[in-house]
Amino acid sequence: MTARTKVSRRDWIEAAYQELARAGERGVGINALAARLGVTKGSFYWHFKDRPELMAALLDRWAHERTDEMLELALGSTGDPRERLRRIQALGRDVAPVDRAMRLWARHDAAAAEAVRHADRALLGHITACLDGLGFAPADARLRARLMLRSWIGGYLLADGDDGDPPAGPDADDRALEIFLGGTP
Amino acid sequence: MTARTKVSRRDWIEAAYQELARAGERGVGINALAARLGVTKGSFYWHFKDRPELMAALLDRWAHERTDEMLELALGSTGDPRERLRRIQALGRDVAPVDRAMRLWARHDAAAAEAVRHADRALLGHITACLDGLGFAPADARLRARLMLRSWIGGYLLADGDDGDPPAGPDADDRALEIFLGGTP
DNA sequence: CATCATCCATACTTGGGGGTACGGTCTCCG
DNA sequence: CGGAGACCGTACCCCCAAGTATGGATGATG
Repeated sequence: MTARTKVSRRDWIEAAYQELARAGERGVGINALAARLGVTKGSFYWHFKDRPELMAALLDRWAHERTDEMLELALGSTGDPRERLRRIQALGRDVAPVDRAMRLWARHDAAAAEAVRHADRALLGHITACLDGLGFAPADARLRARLMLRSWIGGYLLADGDDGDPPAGPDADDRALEIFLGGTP
Repeated sequence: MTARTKVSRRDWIEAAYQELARAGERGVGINALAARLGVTKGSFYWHFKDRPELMAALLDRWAHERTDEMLELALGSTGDPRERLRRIQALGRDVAPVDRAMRLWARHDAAAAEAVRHADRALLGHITACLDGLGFAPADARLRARLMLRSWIGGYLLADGDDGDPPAGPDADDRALEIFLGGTP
């Protein structure tokens, strides 16, 4: 199924990255990854000094992915703030698993915390810029941006499937966005 | 300092509860708790069959505490929806550590997940009722309530101390509440 | 006083995951 | 053909936390 030749360092990082997104930081185990890759620990300790080196590589990989996504956001074809916000929401849905894992990891790891802080600053900057473009006062825009991000992150820890209404609306995000923009859809 | 006589089952639960709030579910260790209580594991395995029994007791303790808080909210002296929402916010700040630990725990434990679901249903009901009282349409009230709760939970995983503005406002919660209520403070 | 139940200390075993030592097998290149 | 280095399997050690076995200390009770 996978590479027939050899297991590269990049393969290890990729597999670990998927496990990080699936089961969190503590879910990244050498033995488990080795079994998943069809090798043993001997392979791991050839490519890496120890587990911390792997985790550091995961941090790098995540930071780069985030940077790319940020650039994609910044260079987005549209200039309409509302549409940009919608794209940020959509992007957030895709990266939810890794993002959640990173934030949980950041709660007991200084390096991860710094990486998340850095990424959040950039993301908050993007959102705030969109709100500025929609005419909100700077302070108000910052607060609203923060609320939007928090609401989005809160979805990670809130079981979403047990309100009262069965539909739950596929366009609930759009309605939520309008609420944050001051409207009453 | 504490009880000089003997360490009761309730003492174990209380100490474990504090550790749960401080370091999460995996932070609840028998040895650590024993040292903290000034005894050894022999005491633990006298009061409890095994660790899962302790964790189940913690679930019960949390559920009861939540129920009490809910009742206090329901029987609150004021009938003003805005004030009630403010009290929910304030209460949330106090229980943040345990709440966060419970939600993280619920991500890999069915029983904890069920307990959190149950509590969230009740809390969402309270918030929705307040919004109903403020004149929001039922569907809108539910969505706003959910957004408020998510935003509140999101604070658990968002490092809050690195925006651009130094003040960060002590009354940021009030301003946030007004935003969720459709105003533009 | 003798006895029984309560409560806990001591010492042990067990399982899992990180880490290490070393030997083996490829492939490439001279 | 024959090393040399890349890559990995095997077996092992270490540490930690859960769990167990058993005996000692204490207090109430007849």
